[in-house]
Amino acid sequence: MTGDPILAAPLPDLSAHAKPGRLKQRAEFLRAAAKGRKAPTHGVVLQALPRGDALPARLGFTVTKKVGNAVIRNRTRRRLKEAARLELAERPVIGFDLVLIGRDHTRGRPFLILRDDIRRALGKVGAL
RNA sequence: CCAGACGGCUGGACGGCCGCUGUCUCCGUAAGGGGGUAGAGGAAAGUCCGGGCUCCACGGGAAUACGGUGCCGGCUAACCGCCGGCGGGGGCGACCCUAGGGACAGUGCCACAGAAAACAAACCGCCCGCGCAAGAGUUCGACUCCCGCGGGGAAGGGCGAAACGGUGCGGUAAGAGCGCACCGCGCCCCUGGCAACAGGGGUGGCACGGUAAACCCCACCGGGAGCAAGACCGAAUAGGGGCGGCUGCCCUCUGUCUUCGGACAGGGGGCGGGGACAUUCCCGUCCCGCCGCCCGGGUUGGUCGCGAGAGGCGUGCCGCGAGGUACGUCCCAGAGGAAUGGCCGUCCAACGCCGCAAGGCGCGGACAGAACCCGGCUUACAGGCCGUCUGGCAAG
Repeated sequence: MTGDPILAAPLPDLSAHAKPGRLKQRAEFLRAAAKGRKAPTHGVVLQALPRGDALPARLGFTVTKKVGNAVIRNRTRRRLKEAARLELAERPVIGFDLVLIGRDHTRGRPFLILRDDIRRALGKVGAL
């Protein structure tokens, strides 16, 4: 990751093809947890930090060891990734850092309902 | 067919849609897009051993300390691993278990119980001698019992995880390896075996308790830290400090001297000079006293390390086996808040319920996710399959 995305792409692409980026550094996760808005649902907890720019949202995923062993955490995170990917492809979010936190129920939640959880959480924090 | 022992394999299948990471390729000036291909395990786990690799340390040898290993032989790069034997224990058997060197080098410990726990000793009991007031028996005898004293002895009882060999016969007052036979033990010899050890013979006379996952002794082995190892790039000709050397020409200012031409010292500017903008040349822009050597400090990011290997598969040969070897063939995950997936459908098994059954309904895949790489060990694991062998039952 070289340079700030704000400087790298001065003209924001507002089309629906813009893919969400990823959060990769620990500091970014901590900032979202400390300053972002929180929206818990049954299947997922969302932390959203407005960046104040017009770039596609950046996504991060957190599943703690409390949820289970490595296999269970992997499956939980992958379902969240896929649900968020499909959801944001239909309704792109602009100018937010989003952290999705997996819970015990994430794994057994019916997929369409999990997507609905994410949509409602995005609505709660005003990202839609 | 039933019960069991051992070894090995497997541990969902197929299809559709949408994605992810690596790589190859095509289109495109580029941004980007299309297509192909590969993509978790037997334990990837625990991080318990052994190595490769990397950095650090290091003249050679010996001794000591510390840590590890511990029947014998072999395999291996190596091992606390594996294979084949041996001894001991268990099982009718197939087979299983076993840290299994040394207790005449020394020290320590052996709880409770018990008289006594290691060098001898004696609680009850046994035997002999002497005494015998009282008591009992009496064949009226200091005859016996009881009791007291002295002695013999270690067979019996009792304690214990363990008591100075075991069983039997002889022997004796009672006894004792006191004598004998067998067993056990020690020593010597012979035979077989590379060896651990086994078998046999002789001999000694019971002397040698146990404990070394107690200290210890003996033999052998062992530098330290780890991929967050380590290397490079970049920010960075920036910025801080030290040492040494060089500083040409022109203009100008100040000071001193002056033979009035100027000279010397210090400061400023310009040119020359050096450098950055990928590279060479030209132009342009920008930066800077110059050059060389040296010292100290920090964070984040990127690239490498990073997968052709003690490699997989097949066949032949050698070996009882672990394994070795030759030939052929294949290229087989490389992430980095971390890809290897998400959803749907059909099916095959399990599990639960209903049913005599055929079947129906529900639930829905065991343990578990690579992080530098190998060889092991240990632990977890629904179920399924294959092979060899043992003991029964039945039939032939």
